Amino acid sequence: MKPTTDKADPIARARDAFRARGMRWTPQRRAILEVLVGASGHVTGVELIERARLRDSETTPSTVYRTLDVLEELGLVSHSHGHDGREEFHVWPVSRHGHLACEACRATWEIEGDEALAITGSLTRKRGFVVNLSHLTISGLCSECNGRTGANPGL
Amino acid sequence: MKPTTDKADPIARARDAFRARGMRWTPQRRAILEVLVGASGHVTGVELIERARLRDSETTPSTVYRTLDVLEELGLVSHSHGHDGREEFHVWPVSRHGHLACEACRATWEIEGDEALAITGSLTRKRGFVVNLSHLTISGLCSECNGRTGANPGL
DNA sequence: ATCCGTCTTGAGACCTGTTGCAATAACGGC
DNA sequence: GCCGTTATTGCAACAGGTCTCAAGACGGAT
Ligand SMILES: [Mn+2]
Ligand SMILES: [Mn+2]
Ligand SMILES: [Zn+2]
Ligand SMILES: [Zn+2]
Repeated sequence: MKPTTDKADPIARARDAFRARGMRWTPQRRAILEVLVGASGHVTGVELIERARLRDSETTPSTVYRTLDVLEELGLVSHSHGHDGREEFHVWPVSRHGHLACEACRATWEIEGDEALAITGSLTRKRGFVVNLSHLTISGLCSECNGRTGANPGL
Repeated sequence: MKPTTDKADPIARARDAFRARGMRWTPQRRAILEVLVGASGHVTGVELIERARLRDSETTPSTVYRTLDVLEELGLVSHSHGHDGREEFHVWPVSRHGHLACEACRATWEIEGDEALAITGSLTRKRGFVVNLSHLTISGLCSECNGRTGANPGL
């Protein structure tokens, strides 16, 4: 029994992924990984910085954003953009979905399964374009807000 | 003959649209409108600021961005987001399309007509959600880059 | 245990917008 | 033409992120 090299430990697996690429395992990266393992749903960069500082009070923004970039390249997290353009992060591979966001009431929904396929499928078939579903945010007006707003010529 | 109230003049029509809403017609807004009338394709906010300053050297960023917001509400312009998240503006109603952007080679394509319908249609039918096509940017890998990259587990 | 090359960090400048607020100026009414 | 109301502007601070670069520290080799 070797608890410290437990293959199921996502932190240990991340550490190995870093090292296998010639990258280094630092306290800052460990803190961010710990935060991500304990996170769920959509989390903004600022929130991740705050939480990381609870583990390592020295953590700075540029380090967090850089680490998130690397983790995205490693396939461990993904990000999309909220209404104001702010980045929202997800931990892999919990859920792979797109986002639907109403510009009026600000409600959001997730796009998964068949619905996602309906959107990505035609692009893949006709253009060979592989959509990055996790990054996708489709904005517009939800059914409720659409009836409510007076004939919007745009959209 | 009244050239100054020519109904086909887009600047005059914009002025009337402002006034009809109780908004004011200012030199700054006029400068930005003139820039937009002379623009085509995708233009970033910074580019619009520079061009507006050629007409009215006093124009400041906040005024330009605020005017663009208003013009978007009036349905005269729309914006989407490039790779870095920067805003890119379009003049209405020249073209109403979505955007397809390859994350690897940075090439972009426009999504129009049937292709756009294939994407927006299912959301409208199943959810009553009206997609803001102009704001939509779908990212991923184009057919060329997809074959080239080594088995990316993400996306 | 120490060395060293190279990766990573932290600090601060920078970039694109956004926002609060006091000063300014459209514009409808007189 | 003046006035007063109120929309708009300009400024400066702010916010989320990115970038540069010198200083620091991983970690493989000895
Ligand atoms: Mn993004
Ligand atoms: Mn936007
Ligand atoms: Zn809504
Ligand atoms: Zn490409």
